[in-house]
Amino acid sequence: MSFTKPKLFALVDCNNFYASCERVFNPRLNGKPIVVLSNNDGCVIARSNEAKVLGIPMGAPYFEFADMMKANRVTVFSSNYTLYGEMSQRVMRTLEQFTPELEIYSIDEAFLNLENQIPKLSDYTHRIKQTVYQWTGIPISIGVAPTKTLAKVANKYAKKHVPKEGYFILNDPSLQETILKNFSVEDVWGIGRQITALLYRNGIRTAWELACADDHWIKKNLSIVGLRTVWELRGISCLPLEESPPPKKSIVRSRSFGCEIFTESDLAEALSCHVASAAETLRSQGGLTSFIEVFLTTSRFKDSFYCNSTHITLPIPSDYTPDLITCAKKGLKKIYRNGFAYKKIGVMLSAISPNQTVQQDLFEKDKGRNDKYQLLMELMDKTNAKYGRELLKSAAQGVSRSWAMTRSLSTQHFTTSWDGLLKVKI
DNA sequence: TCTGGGGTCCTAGGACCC
DNA sequence: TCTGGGGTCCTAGGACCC
Repeated sequence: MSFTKPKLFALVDCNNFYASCERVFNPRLNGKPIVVLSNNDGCVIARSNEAKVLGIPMGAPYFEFADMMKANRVTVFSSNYTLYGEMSQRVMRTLEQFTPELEIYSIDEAFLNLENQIPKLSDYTHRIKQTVYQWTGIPISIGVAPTKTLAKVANKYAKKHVPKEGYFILNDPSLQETILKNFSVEDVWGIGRQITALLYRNGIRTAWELACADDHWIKKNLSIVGLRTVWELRGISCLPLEESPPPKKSIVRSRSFGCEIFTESDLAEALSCHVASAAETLRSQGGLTSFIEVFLTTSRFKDSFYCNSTHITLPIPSDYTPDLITCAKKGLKKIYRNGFAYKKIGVMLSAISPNQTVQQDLFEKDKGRNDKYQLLMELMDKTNAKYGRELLKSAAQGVSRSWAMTRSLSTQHFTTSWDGLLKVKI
């Protein structure tokens, strides 16, 4: 066993991220209740604090709460992921000014290594928060602790109990005990609904009781993952900072349709768009896929429910969109049944290998084929990156978009489109 | 009428091999 | 009457995260 410097992580979390993004470009909404909806304006996926106070739950179906929101003058937005993605990059770039040792954990969260900042820790943390707000307009909360799991606890504590400061440092063992004794076990990172129920049945209700649980019992019932959580609660770091994200092992694209879809040709168009998008991600990480899964489903909330999936194994791994589309459409043909009102289709690319190690096809007649196709994909990706998504695309992706999702309440692309630029009257 | 999307990791159990 | 056992690989499914 080696003795190393004590670790120290900060978890930076953007407050009500999507709602905050909308506010940056519409400051009149500060202090007012706002919500952001999922694709197709289905569910509530972000709420400002004022909307939370009104009792609008996370994941609430919009149609159930629409009247209530109207009565309470809640401003409602369709999701605008282009905007949120770009705002996220601004926040992350700001954080990188403080330390390059940073793990982007999700669109609105990052872990920072603060090992070298132990003197004047609270000044430093405060400065991070101030700078991010000043440079991006996004309010954040910061939790600091010797493990990632405790940093998550500290972050939640900051949001709930010291929102004005917006940060909390949980570095002292006796303070950790006090906080964990008052921290519900279901709020611990990695403890979901099922495990909470199991823990409750066994008399474990607080994070402190979980931290004190027997290792063998935890390992047996919660697997090695649960054991890591327990150790992390005790202050022993088991989850390292992952600065460069490992390449994805699977890439999924799926969307609910804006309306019900009946024909195979409409489904094929939507599927082709998903394949093209997934293939673009695949190429961006230098990967090739050899396993394509296609799945489709009707609405779970209706009678005559039908869902099915199938997969195709490619003899030679590929990242070439037209080939992948052809395969996926073959899959669709296998699972399509006439007479259903389809609500969603999706594709998953997996068995991903790096493109340097590609197995050549011994019997391929046109040896230059790969080079030509690679060049074509490069050109397409670069053009689309520069001039907008799907400027260049396969004919299979179609132009009707009868299946496209509805986003009736979306804001403009303030940060990524000239047409979206705010106009200021002086 | 209207109910999100994209990931990871782990385990159990079956198939197969020697 | 007595009919092995350990290892590996794969997959499906379940749990979690945001």
